[in-house]
Amino acid sequence: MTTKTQKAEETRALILSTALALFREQGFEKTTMREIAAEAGVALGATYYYFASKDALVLAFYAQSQMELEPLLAEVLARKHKNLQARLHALITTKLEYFRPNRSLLSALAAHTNPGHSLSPFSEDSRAIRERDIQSFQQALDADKVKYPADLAPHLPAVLWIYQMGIILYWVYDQSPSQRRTFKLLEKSLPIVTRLIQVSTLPLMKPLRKLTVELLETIYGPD
Amino acid sequence: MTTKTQKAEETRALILSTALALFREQGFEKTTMREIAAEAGVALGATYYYFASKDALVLAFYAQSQMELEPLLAEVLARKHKNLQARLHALITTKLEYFRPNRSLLSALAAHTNPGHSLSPFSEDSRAIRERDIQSFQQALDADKVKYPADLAPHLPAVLWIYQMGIILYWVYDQSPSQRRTFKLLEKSLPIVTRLIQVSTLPLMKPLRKLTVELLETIYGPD
DNA sequence: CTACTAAACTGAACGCGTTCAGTAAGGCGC
DNA sequence: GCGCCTTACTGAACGCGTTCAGTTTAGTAG
Repeated sequence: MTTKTQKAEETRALILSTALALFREQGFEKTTMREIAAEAGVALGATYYYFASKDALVLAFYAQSQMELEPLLAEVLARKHKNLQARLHALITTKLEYFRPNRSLLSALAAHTNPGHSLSPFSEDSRAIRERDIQSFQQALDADKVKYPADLAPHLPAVLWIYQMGIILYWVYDQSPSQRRTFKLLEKSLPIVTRLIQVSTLPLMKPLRKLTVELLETIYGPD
Repeated sequence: MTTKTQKAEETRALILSTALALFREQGFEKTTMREIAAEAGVALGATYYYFASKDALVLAFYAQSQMELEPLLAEVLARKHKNLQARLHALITTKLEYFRPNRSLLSALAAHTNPGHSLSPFSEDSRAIRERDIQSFQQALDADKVKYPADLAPHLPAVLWIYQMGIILYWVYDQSPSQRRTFKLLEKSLPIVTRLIQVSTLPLMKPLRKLTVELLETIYGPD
């Protein structure tokens, strides 16, 4: 039993790593399922025995990445950064650094907006991964002494996650050398984002904050 | 010559309208090129003689829509709205109203973020249409007596266009009855957007505005 | 009317993701 | 040893978007 499932696990891992290597070398779309099977030394059907679809291979990569990233992100957050901005910067650059060798693969993940498409970052299939990812922003916020406004606080992790997705989306399609524009974008936008969050705590800002919270609840809330 | 090209034009129009009807009835993905050809009474190859791909059919629809929409939008803008917010509201609701029968088709257009994909709203293929669309926001802004800050003003049409795309994206996947959530979202977000634009003219806001303009120039500008 | 040309088509074939009826192979009770 | 079930795998076949070497057809020059 154990040997049997162990061999199966090896085959699964072999197919996945072969697929990821090919995706990395020649891109997601250029790589065919037949090629993956041939390179892994199995029949075409075997890939479908372990992975429901070509997309599922990418999703498996995404899940694996998220698992590998979590200790890295925890370590980064454990460092004593001076404020939220520094923590967010560390979080996002760590992620970009981690994904750099697989940037083209990530583009397969970021390519779809349709929440019905399994590869969409908003899909049901990627829900578990997304929620864990949002958690890391929760932690980045929690590390602060300051209390965020009670009405806004529950939404902040999701808002920051969306911000991060925007950065990653830009990065994935950034043609400038070493994706330099993305980093410029990050340097310019992060201060604005954190400043806005700070400012939102001022009593003066209550009316605008209330509008914003209503907006967020329309987006994420029930009908 | 004229009769010949005229017949060709008729065939082209027949294929396009057949395709759009089928897309509307059963969705973009469910509809096959063979079905379109059969329904239009031509061979499969004929569809590819007139349209480079299945996507190109959607792009043709998009181009046609933009042409039909322009006089409608001009008429809407000609009405005496009391402010920018009212004009934007009229602009966006007119567009949603126009696209309502083809909402599922529009989802094919909004589904891709990849600027390399022809159906992406950011693609080279849809550039001409996008630029005309952005123009309508230019006009909505120009109708105002007030002068917008010189540094920000050139970016405002593109910013409003992105805002509109966000609304449309939400609308396309909005499952609530009659897409009521989208309209709620519009009611909640439009005041914030226009308020922010108003506030940006205050001298007090110069530093934040400068940051924002730099951000926009990083996004849209050259390397 | 005829020969020629370019535009307007045709449909078989290709490559792809995916499916599925079938086959091998290991463990288990007897 | 032998039957039997479950897991692991096979590869032919399907449906799809797309391509392209051909064929028809409409107009044109002689």
